[in-house]
Order: sequence, then structure tokens, then C-alpha cells
Amino acid sequence: MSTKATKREDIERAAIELFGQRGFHGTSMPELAKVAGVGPGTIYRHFQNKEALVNSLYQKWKMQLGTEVYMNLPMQGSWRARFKGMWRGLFAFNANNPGVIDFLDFHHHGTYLDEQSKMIEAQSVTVLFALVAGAQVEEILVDLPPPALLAMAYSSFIGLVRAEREGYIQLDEALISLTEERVWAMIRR
Amino acid sequence: MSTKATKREDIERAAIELFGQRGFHGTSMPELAKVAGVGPGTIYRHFQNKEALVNSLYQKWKMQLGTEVYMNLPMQGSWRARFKGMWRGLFAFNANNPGVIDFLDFHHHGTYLDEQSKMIEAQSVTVLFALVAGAQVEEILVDLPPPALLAMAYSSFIGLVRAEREGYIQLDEALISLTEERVWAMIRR
Amino acid sequence: MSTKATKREDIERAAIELFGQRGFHGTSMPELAKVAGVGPGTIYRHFQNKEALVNSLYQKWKMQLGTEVYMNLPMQGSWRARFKGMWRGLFAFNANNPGVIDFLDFHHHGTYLDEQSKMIEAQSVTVLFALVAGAQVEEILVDLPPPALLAMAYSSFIGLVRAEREGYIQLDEALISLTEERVWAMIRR
Amino acid sequence: MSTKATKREDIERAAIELFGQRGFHGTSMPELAKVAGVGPGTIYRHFQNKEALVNSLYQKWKMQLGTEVYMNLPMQGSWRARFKGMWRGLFAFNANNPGVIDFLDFHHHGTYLDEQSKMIEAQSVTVLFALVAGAQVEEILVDLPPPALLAMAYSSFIGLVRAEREGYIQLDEALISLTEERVWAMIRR
DNA sequence: CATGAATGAGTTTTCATTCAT
DNA sequence: TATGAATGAAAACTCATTCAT
Repeated sequence: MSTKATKREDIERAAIELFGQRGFHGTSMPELAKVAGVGPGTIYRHFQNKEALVNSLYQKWKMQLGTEVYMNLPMQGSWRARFKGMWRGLFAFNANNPGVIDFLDFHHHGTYLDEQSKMIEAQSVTVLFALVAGAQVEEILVDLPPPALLAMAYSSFIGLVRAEREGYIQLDEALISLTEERVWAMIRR
Repeated sequence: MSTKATKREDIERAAIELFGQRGFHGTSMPELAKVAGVGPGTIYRHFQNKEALVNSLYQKWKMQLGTEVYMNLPMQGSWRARFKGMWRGLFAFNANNPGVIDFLDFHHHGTYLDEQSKMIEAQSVTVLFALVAGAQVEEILVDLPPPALLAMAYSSFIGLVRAEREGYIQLDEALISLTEERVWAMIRR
Repeated sequence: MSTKATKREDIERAAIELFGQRGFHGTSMPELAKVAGVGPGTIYRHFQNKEALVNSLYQKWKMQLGTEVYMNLPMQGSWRARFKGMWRGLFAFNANNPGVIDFLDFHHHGTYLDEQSKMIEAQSVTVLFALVAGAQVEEILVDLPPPALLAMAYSSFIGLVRAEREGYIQLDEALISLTEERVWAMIRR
Repeated sequence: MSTKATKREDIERAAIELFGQRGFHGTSMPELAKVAGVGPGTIYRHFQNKEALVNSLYQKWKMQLGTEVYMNLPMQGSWRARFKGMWRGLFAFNANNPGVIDFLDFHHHGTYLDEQSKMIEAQSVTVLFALVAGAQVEEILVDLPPPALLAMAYSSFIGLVRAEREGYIQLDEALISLTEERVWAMIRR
């Protein structure tokens, strides 16, 4: 566990937190450095500049989210089981990586995202569209445009995470389970 | 149609557009002035400063949204009819005031929102919680914490608006009707 | 008494007051217009610009001060009587034209004074130097460099005016008379 | 001799010079930075803003002036000796800290002075009033209101400093001594 | 490698001045 | 002639980035 690795992680943690709360332009580098417990100059030993920092984080976590959620998705079970896996995977990811969902959602359409970030975003969307379309072919999911279906389901997740962050609810096992049932009721045929 | 009113409206339109797309800190005043077609100094004849501008818009539109959606809400009809009214009202509002939903959602948790803005936000949330709780007492809506139920439903709306803005879907009458059915399926007992 | 004359006078009065209190750069034209009770544009119908306004006032009052003080200066009396006349003349001028002494003193060395203003300033100084030198030749005044003698005497006047403006003293007949005696004691041989 | 201390001192020197010559509002920060030989942003690393800068300087030098002049004031000598000490102390201060007297006099009544600055000003005035009143009780000084006496004496000092700055006189030992005699003649009973 | 003082380009904001009414 | 809304150049101030230590 070298010092470099630790400092870099401190910076990344602080960046997720501040970018997720105040946004990219609302977060200054000296502020970020202070929260990370490093000097402003140190950030530039690990990231070329502010844009490189957001993009690095966006790509890392967008891919991480995809990976973790897919790992929770049983490939041979029923569609219902798969959805259950995804839903639980999303909340597990959020619980294990606090602030990351906010960060990803906030920076979703930033003008500072580079080609790589946009590509990863587009790919993950494409994969999900295909998944939904597949379930529709099998007459499992309701027959709406996949982007609409996905938007409603994923936004529901986002909304619940936000509601918890704002202190309105507590996302425990029971609530995750209940909400999973309701969202399934929304999207299933 | 005085010049003053027109300039102020131009500024407000440009601010809704740019703040909604790039955020508060991501929008510069000269940029905003250019889009509004006025000189930078002119903005300050109508709004004390940048913060006063966002807050003015936030308050105006948050209240407008509440008013318009409630006006579409039949007070003596069934709960189902009421929900249908609200859902249609939300999309009508979005269609009539493009960009405003994005603006309100983006600035929802800004550190630059003043007390007045936070109060309006809190009030609108309180009213909706009460509405949901009422429907739960009558065993119409599913028995989840009202904030959770509301978060899922409202976020679904937000998600659909975003999906349209990003070009994935077209929010026509048919789709609004279908999504209304699906969201109702999610929240009803 | 045309409207124009009145407005111009209102502007001049406001300018003397504000320039004398906050200085040239510390006074804004809209502010000045408000105190004068006119629109900002109106000032520019009477004065080419802000600099022309100060210079006009500086020249007018510097000359007026010279004239009034000289009119109180008996040409055939004793030097003592002449000084008494000047001293009384200065305070009479200050009483009749409140704020003007502050204005003249404040703007004494402004970079915005034009050639004409500087010439009037220089002339009035030259005349006074000659007067002092004359009294020294007659062995009436103490033998210091005229600028030094003048600086001490005139500054004493300024100091008294300031002290009254700040509320420390009341410049009534008695005090003017007493201070005249003391300043004469300072400068006489 | 750290770089930080030097830069801060450069800024303070430039500020005394420019504020003393052109006034607070007549001096721009970039201009000040250029004279100080630093970047505009550097000023803000040492002073919160322009007002904090003037106030810091005003307080520092007002107190320094008081201290230095009092140190030259023999406590057991005659009143005459005390006055001589003060008068010499004032000119010594002016010679050692060129521009500071102009700065203090110019900013004496600025609207940008904060409570702390006004308090220091008020305190120094109060102390001097008491000193004068004490000398009057002992029938040393002439019986005028202390503020009037003080105004005349201190203004004479200011007038002499200004006259030198404008090139009319040279404040050498001899002239300081002679003016001291004349001012004493003015204020003594 | 890490730092943080220094920088200057860019931001928010002010204000002298203009000009359509 | 008087106005005041509008302007844009210039002011105060911020902050991403650099570089000497």
C-alpha cells in the first residue's frame, strides 16, 4: 500500500463526494484538495487536469456499476429473478460505494465528458436496451419503447437513492424488496 | 408589450435553458447575456445578482408547476382519475414550458438556493406526502413510505422527460397514456 | 428661473455634497443623479462628462473663494486687520457654502483635474505667496518660507472646518475670533 | 526573509503609495498589483479583499503613529518639552514612513473603514483630547475647546507635510524647529 | 513525489455614458 | 429638454494550474 496509491484514492474519494454534491463547476480544486487532505499540486501528479479527473472517475465507476450489476444477474433464471438480481445489485452497489450513484447521475450529461466517457455511457445504454427488447420479445415486459421502460425503472432507483440521501427514507432490505416488487409491477406485462 | 418586460423575459428564457443544460456554475453571465440577446450589464438591471436570478426562476417555476398540476387534478373524482390528471398535467407543463423540468430537477439541491426557495420546495413536498398518505388510508395506494412512493413516481416522470430530451423517445399522447398506466400499476395497491 | 437653471443647480449642489464626502471616484453618476433629483441622462445635458463636472465646480468655487475672501480684505488697513478680514471671510464662505471647503480640499490633488483647474490653483497659491512675502518684507510676519507659513495657517482653517463637520466643535463668532487670534500669534513676527 | 513576507510588504508599500495619492476608489487592484510587482491574484492571498487591505493598513499605521509619537514624548519634562517631542516625533515618523501621513489623512473619513478602524481612530482622538485638557488645567495651553486646538495644531503638521510633498518646501531640521516654535506660540497661553 | 504560494485568464459585477422615447 | 433602460468597458475577485522548494 504505497503512499501514492493512498493519496490517489483520497483524491478520488473527495472528488466523488464533492462532484456528486456540488457538481463539476461548483467544486474548486483547492477545496477538493483540502477535503482529500493533500496539496492542490498533488492532484496534478495523479490527473492531468480537472477534466481528466472527472472523466477518469466517470469511466471507472460507470464500468464498475455495469460489472457489479451484471454479476448479480443470474443468466439462466427467470426474467423476474434477473430483475430482482439487478435491482438488488444496484442498491448493493450504492450501499458499498456511497455517493457514486449521485456522481454518475449528476455528470451524466456534462459538456466536459470526453469521447471515451460518452462511449461507455452509450454502450451501457445499448446493452440495457437490448436486454429489455429481449424480454419484450418473450412477452415478459410491457410493450413500451425500451428507452421509456428503462428510463422509468432506472429513474425510480435514482429517485429512491436521492430520497435516502435527503433523509426521507431508509433503504433497508425490506424497502428494497418492496420497491423491487412495485417496479416489477410497473414494467412487467 | 414594453421593452423592459421583453428583455427580462429574454433573460429568463436564456437562464432556464443554460442553467438547465450546464448548471448554475457551468453558465457564465456573458454567455447567458449573449443567448438572451442583451448586454451583460442588462441582466443586473433585472436581477440583483446571479444567485437572485436562479432563485427567482426556481421559485417562480416551482410554484407554477404546483399550480398547473393541481389545476389538472379533479377534486371529486376517483384517485385513479386524480393521478391521471396529475400525470397529464406534468407532461403538459413540460410541453408548454420546455426546459423548465430539467432546470428544476438540476437545481433541486443547489447550495445557492436561498431560504425562500427551500421553503417552497419543502412545502410542495409536504403537500404531496399528505396526498399520498391520504390515498394510502383509503387503501388505494400501496403501503410504502410516502417519500418512497413519490420518489419512484416523480422520478419516472423525470426519467421520461430526460429520455425525450436526449432523443430516445417521443412523448406523444399515446406514450403519456401508456406510461401513466404503468406508473399507476406501480403505486396502486 | 428656467427649469434648466434649477436642474443644473440641483446637480451642482449634489455634486459638491457627494464629491466632498465620498470623493470623485467614490461617487457614481446614478447616485449623484438621485440625490440631485434628476435622471442620470440629464447630468450629461449640462456637463460633458464626470470630469467636466468636477472641473467646472472646482474652478467655479476656487475662484469664488478667492473673490469672497479678497473682498473681505481691507486694502488700506493694517496687516492684522487684513488677516482678520481673510480669516472671517474664510469662515463666512464656509458657512454660506456648506461642503464647498471639503470639496475643494478633497479634490486639491486629483488626477482628473484639467489644466484650467491646475492653473487656477497655481494662481491662487502664487497670489497668496506674494501677499505673505510682502508682509514679511514689512517685518509683520515671521520669517519662514511663505509656503510653510501659508500651509500652517490655511490648514488650521481646514482643520477647524473638518472638526465642525465631524461634530467636535461649533464654529460660532466667538470661536472664530479666538482662533483668529491664535493663528495670528503663530504667524506674526 | 521569506518570499511571502516580502510579497506582502511589496503589496502594502504599493497600497500606501497609491491609496495615499489617488484614494481608495481611485486605485484599481490590477494597477496596485503592477506597482507591487505581483499578479492581481496574489493580493487576495494576503488580504481578503480591497476593503480588508485598507483597513489593515489604516489600523497598522494609525497605531504605529500613536506609538512612535508617544515614545518621543518625555513623561516628566515640561509641557513645552513634551510638545517639542511630539512635533519632532511626527516629522520623524513622516520621514521614516513616507506617504503614510498622506494615506492616513486621506482615508480618515472613508465609508469603507470598518468598526475596528473607527475605534482606533476614536481612541487616539480621545487620548489627545485628554492630554490637551490636562495642559489647559495647568494653564499651559490656551483655553479653547480641545478639539479646536488639536485640529489647528495637527492640521498644521498635515499642511506642512503636504507642502513638502508638493515640492513647495523642504522639511529639514531647521524648518521643523522653527515651525514647532510657531505652533507652540499658537497654542500656548 | 508532494507541496502550496503565485499566477493570470476568466468570472461576476459595476458604472459612466448613450440614445430612443 | 429630460429621461432612464440599456450598454460594454473596466473593475473586483476566483480558481485551475504551475513550479520552485
